[in-house]
Amino acid sequence: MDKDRKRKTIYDLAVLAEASPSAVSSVLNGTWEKRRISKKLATKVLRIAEEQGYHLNAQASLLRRDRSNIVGMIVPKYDNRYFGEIAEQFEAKARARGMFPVITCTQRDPDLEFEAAKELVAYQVECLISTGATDPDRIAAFCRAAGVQALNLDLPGQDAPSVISDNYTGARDLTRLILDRCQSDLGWHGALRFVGGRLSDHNTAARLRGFLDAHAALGLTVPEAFIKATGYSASAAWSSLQDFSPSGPAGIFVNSTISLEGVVRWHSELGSEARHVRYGCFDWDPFGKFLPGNVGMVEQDVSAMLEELFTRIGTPQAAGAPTLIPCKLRAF
Amino acid sequence: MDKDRKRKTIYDLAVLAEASPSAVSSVLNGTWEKRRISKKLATKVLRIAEEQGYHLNAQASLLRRDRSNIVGMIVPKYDNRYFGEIAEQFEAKARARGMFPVITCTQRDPDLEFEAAKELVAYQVECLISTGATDPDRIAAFCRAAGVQALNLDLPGQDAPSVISDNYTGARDLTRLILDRCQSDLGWHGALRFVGGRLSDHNTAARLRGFLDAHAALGLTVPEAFIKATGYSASAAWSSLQDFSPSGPAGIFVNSTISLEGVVRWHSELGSEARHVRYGCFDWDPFGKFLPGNVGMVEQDVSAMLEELFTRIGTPQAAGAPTLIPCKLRAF
DNA sequence: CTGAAAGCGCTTACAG
DNA sequence: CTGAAAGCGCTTACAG
Repeated sequence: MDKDRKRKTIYDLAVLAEASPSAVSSVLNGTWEKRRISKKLATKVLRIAEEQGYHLNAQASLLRRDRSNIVGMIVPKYDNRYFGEIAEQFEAKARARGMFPVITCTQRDPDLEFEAAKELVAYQVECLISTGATDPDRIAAFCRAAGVQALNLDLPGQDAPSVISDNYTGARDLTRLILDRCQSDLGWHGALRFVGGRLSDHNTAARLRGFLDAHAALGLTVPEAFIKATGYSASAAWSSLQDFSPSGPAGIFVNSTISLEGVVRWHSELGSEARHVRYGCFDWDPFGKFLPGNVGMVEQDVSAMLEELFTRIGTPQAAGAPTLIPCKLRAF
Repeated sequence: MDKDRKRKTIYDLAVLAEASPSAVSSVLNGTWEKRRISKKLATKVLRIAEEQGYHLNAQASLLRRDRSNIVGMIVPKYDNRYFGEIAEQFEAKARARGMFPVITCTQRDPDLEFEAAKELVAYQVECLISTGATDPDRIAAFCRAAGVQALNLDLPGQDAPSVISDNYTGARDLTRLILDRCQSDLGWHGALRFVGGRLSDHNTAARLRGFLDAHAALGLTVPEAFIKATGYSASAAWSSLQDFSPSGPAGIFVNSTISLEGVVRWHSELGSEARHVRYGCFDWDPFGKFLPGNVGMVEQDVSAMLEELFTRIGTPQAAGAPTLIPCKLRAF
């Protein structure tokens, strides 16, 4: 059935409609009024196309047209609300602007990331957005050579304009919130632990600066051993706390909801000591509010980041300093 | 710069490499050994392609080839772990099989769903998978007319083969777990509330049957008013419980993690009565385990569902009865 | 070992 | 109001 039923083309429709392929094409792509084709013929062609199960061959159409209107995005994971929201809103905003969005998920794998970038460029994307890419500059260099616009979201690069959250301020405010709540809930004042992320990542580094500055502003010093940037895995976060059995009050700054899973597990295993622990998390999850001990979360402003990004699509610019978008602090 | 730097084609490379476009093409697409082109020429062409920032025009290539290798998937949302995992694993499994995955997210909007299906068919997908589509049969009919294979995931359709979770058994087992825990934790035995979903949805209907049968097996009858299938929104779930102030023990079956957000909010606002309430949720979220009162969740077996689905890609079959994949019950 | 040539299914300037 | 024709950038059977 797939075999004998060859796909219909405009030539097939032209024969059936007793018109030329040109006329059929222009009816189908909506330029028929401009070409002053009769309404009667247009209706007829549309009816026959429907009857025959005709559908455009986008490859042929795009090959002939000068613009593709395709915008590509590379995303590392769909395992948290942040990237899920980015993907959803990116698609919606692209469609609202008459563009065709294509998103691909690369599992934080640098090679897969680059392969995906090459594929998207082959599909003639007009712009390629790298979200949280491990090596945005490699992708940007490739895009430059291919004449495709490159943009970075969530992680800054040197070779393409970047839109990122204001990680420093968000982290500083969250740290202050946790410190305040340790004071008010526990009557305790002291340095927090920092759990999760990688110090080599720009975002983690910026958040750590905010974390340390918030402490410094209150005259607190954070011991080296309190910084546990053990990567992006729940079990690593959990493991990093195994040598920590708080005998008194304590507080934790959790970097990412992935790490939060590990911290919450650790917290749930503490027993009665758990009531002396407060924590907060950089990144948002709707269940976070109901986790015992969690005093607040930082929600990145996905909509604002994407709006900013879309203003740049189509208007090539130099890389420059990253554009910072403020985060929203959610206190519980 | 975008203007003067026209994209390189194989003709440009052929001139630079002093070879024919045919030779360049076959070097670039890896068939050069079969064509017994000299290694020397191959190396030269590859080097020049790299230097010139050449990249394939997938549109031209696909237009000429007989197969696209593209598999399309339509997904309603990325706002929970379930669809996020489906998207991630679908991409990974497709790549592992040498296919090119394209996923698009349609916000549970029937029109957007259909538009997206048409776009994917225009892009020459060889197979289109509808995940949790509101109207899978409309999409399947369109695909049939266009000669494209259609498959349904997560929601069954009449017009295309379907792979879905065994919602009935999963719900029955979860109901039994909640009833057991009400007995053991609260010393109480009675009918549970059912919150979330829509009775017109196949999945909700199947889950409700499992829910009712688990009650019946224990000689319990569920009052009509206990069934609150108020849709897929946290606030609707929350609202539906506003007339419910448990003065004694109570239990709730929560249908979907979206509804869980509303139930947990209601639960957190109960005050001391909350300790008399137990609930469980159909669908998995890693934070679920740490929510007070939550006794267990049902995790759908995404990997098994997709493996089953991939066995069907490329081998057209009649619709038939849906294939049921067992769920995993996670007791806390 | 390699090239000339046809053709995939469209779009659009051009010529009536 | 409409059609003939060129061409988008590839791939591949065919012919050396």
